[in-house]
Amino acid sequence: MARLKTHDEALRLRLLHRAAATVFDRGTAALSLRQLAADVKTSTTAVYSLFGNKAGLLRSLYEEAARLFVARLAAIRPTDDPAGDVIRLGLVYREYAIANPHLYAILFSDRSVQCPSESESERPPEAIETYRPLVDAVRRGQQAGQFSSESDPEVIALSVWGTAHGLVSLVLSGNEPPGLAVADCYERALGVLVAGWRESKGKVQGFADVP
Amino acid sequence: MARLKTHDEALRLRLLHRAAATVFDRGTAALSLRQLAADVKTSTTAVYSLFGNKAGLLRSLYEEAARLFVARLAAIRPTDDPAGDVIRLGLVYREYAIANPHLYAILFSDRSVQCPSESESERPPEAIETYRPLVDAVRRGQQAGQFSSESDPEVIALSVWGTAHGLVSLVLSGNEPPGLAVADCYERALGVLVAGWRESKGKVQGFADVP
DNA sequence: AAGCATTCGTAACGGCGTTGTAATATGATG
DNA sequence: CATCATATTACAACGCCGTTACGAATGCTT
Repeated sequence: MARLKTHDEALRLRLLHRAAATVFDRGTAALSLRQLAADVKTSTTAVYSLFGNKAGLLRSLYEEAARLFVARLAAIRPTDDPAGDVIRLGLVYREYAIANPHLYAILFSDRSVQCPSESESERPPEAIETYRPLVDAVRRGQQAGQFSSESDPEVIALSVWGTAHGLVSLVLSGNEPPGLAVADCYERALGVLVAGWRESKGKVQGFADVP
Repeated sequence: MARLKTHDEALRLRLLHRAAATVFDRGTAALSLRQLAADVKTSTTAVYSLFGNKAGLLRSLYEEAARLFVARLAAIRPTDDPAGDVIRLGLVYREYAIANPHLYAILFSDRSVQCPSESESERPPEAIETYRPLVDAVRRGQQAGQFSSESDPEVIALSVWGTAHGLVSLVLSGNEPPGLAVADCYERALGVLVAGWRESKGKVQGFADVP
């Protein structure tokens, strides 16, 4: 009927692998479809038949990055000390992000910045999966009496995720205060949060009147 | 000596104002030097004689964004309740960031992503100034006995900054967990942190053996 | 008035993502 | 086996982009 396909799954994987190598190593700005096609010794058409466009390729890279990150966190097996698990998850979270800054960037940078054409009605973000293990640990911690059971476990986990993501992002964006041991601060901040969520914490009162 | 200059300070301000309008409104990806020059009815040469290149223009926009953000935080006058000041700073921080997402993005997104040519040996980041008021409030809080004096005030402030920046960034990047009141979580996380730093918090022990 | 140093606008360069199109390679058909 | 039909690919062109080379415009000096 027609010529045999060379734009097949194998080529898709080769393109994806090569693109991941450059993006995870040098960032999305260093990725060019023409260069990528040349590297894999095919034409730019391949990218369009296999990924739609550059946004589609980046979306696949995003999914790959999410897979890797989630897998790394899933390697932290739950223990009988859930509060400790939360801290350990945070430390590994930071360690992996710092070790793979561009992988972390494609997961958490504003995607409208990376690729303006990408609409907001895209498939839901998978980076949020990196926060599921935290929720599980907090939930187990509540059952073990290590966290207040009056607070939504997702709220507790989100506060930890926010702190982790924030301190990691500040370092990665070059905004860490000079002369400060951010790693220590990171661990202590997590410790304060985990300890603070032991007792029930209602909504803080008296700060409604913001000037 | 030569023809009179039209690439003067006035034109510089007009370019800067116009560029700020588009970038703060639609992001750096929406900024084109050619379009910008056309809008201000000059040539692209003007940008190069006044800002060097696009990175220089973005650098000036960065400084402008930092100025605006710092000014907004400086409007929070210290009270005799420094711990409350910390919370208030955090709330205004979030409010302003959410209201001006692209302004916040140019301040805190990885600048090597925004403009690859920009070397890392550029002028030091000014976004860190947004964290100075926090340090001051914490320092006053320590003198008032609201925070442990055994911890570096910069460490306490950084933990708060990290939490604020992290939760704000998660929302701006579209990674907020669905069905969760992130604003409440934000306020409660800050409350837990501020309360947690009351007592001296040493380095958390026993988590060194990360699997 | 002529010369000249300086400044600016235009056009060109290389590269990008994307798309239209023509060549190609195959299975089906006679 | 030769031809056709068609799915599939490679290539070139389009319209952008940031950047730069260069000639034109300008006003002071002689």
